[in-house]
Amino acid sequence: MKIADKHQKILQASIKVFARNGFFNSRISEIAKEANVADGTIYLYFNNKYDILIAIFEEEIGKIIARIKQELAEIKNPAEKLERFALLHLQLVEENRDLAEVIQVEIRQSTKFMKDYRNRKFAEYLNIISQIVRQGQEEKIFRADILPGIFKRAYFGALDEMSRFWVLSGKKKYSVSTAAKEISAFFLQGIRVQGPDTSHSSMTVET
Amino acid sequence: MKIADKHQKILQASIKVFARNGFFNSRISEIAKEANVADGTIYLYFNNKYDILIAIFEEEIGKIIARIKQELAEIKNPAEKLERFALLHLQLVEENRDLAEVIQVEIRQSTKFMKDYRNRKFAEYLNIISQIVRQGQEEKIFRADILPGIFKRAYFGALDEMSRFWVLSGKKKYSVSTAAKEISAFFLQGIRVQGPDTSHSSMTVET
DNA sequence: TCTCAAAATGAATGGCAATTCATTCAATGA
DNA sequence: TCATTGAATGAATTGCCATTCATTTTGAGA
Repeated sequence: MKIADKHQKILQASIKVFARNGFFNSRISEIAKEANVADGTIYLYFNNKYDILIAIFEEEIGKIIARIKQELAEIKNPAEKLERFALLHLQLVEENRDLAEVIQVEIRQSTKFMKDYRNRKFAEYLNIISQIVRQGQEEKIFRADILPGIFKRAYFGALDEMSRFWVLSGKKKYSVSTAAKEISAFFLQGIRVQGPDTSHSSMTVET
Repeated sequence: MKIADKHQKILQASIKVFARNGFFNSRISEIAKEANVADGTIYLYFNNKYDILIAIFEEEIGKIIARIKQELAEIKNPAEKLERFALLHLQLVEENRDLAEVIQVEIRQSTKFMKDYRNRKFAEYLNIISQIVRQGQEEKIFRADILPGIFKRAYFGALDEMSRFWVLSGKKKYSVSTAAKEISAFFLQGIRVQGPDTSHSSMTVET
């Protein structure tokens, strides 16, 4: 087995164990067992327990950002982009439950310790959203008075809370695509009666 | 000093210390010091460290729910209610930074352990939102196809993420009321151009 | 002032688990 | 087959800290 493989094996085992017990309640010995490796071996690949947590974040989030950016590049319309972002975010959570749980719960826990580092990666993720908003504003599709800095957090927060519920409760009342469509619609159209899509309905006389 | 006072004193000290270090990195001895009390005294008022965390949640969230419900009772219009909810939520976070941090980060951390209990209190909080939505739907102010179960999470999530940013970064680029108005507007009106309040604009021919 | 029960104290205990490191294993090539 | 070296092992070490409890302090009533 190559070195990279063992590194990966320990990382995957850690994601599983951290998701199961939480970081502080996880034992190195349990990770070792899960990875079929001796306790000491872990220290050949990572400096300490905390280092594993950082590695999870660093290595896994990078992949996700890359994938989302790539998929969004194929779409032109900003409204569509936002909807697709929601779908991708929720799909990725569903496909990687354990990772999602670690990122949501554990990394958040230690945010204050890894502030600098974490912020950079996380900010990059959030900025995908604000970039879309700005593009929409330039194209006059989104209102000019929207503050992208608030929007990105609100949008991310809405998706994040939805997926947190799934991750923690283990059950989904609504499908991923239903939730994604619904949430993006809240933001795009609002929830008030009568105003769903005026860019088209404005062509219709409603007297 | 009355017994209730000391209980309270220890609780307040714990909120401070947990917010500062995180639950797992907080020492009973540090809480004791912060509360001007001996280590052992804490065990006269709480069964163990974890018990303190639960008490914080139980006792403090109850107050908050009561206060919000009371303030909302004075408002009739559902749209206004939603906006006020956002403002209250963010104000409460601002007024109780340490508590907010503990609830956001630490309690979330241990959600899986206190699932049953926590869910009941937390669900009650979320349901304030879905109740408003249902009221709005009955009054034909909100679209009938909105799913309140998704909306409540999305709305809460948006506010929560905004306040998490404040709590962790320690600085606010936008004022509380700006953020509250902006976020409630996203959900009420959407972000698209032309559709802010079509209940009026639909009377206008825009061809 | 004295008594006594309740409250408070904080040093000592005990258990736990991250990390270390002396030892063993495995693979390579001579 | 043997020697060498890097990888892997897991038992032992070490330090930490929640919790306990024997002792002291406090304060209310007599």
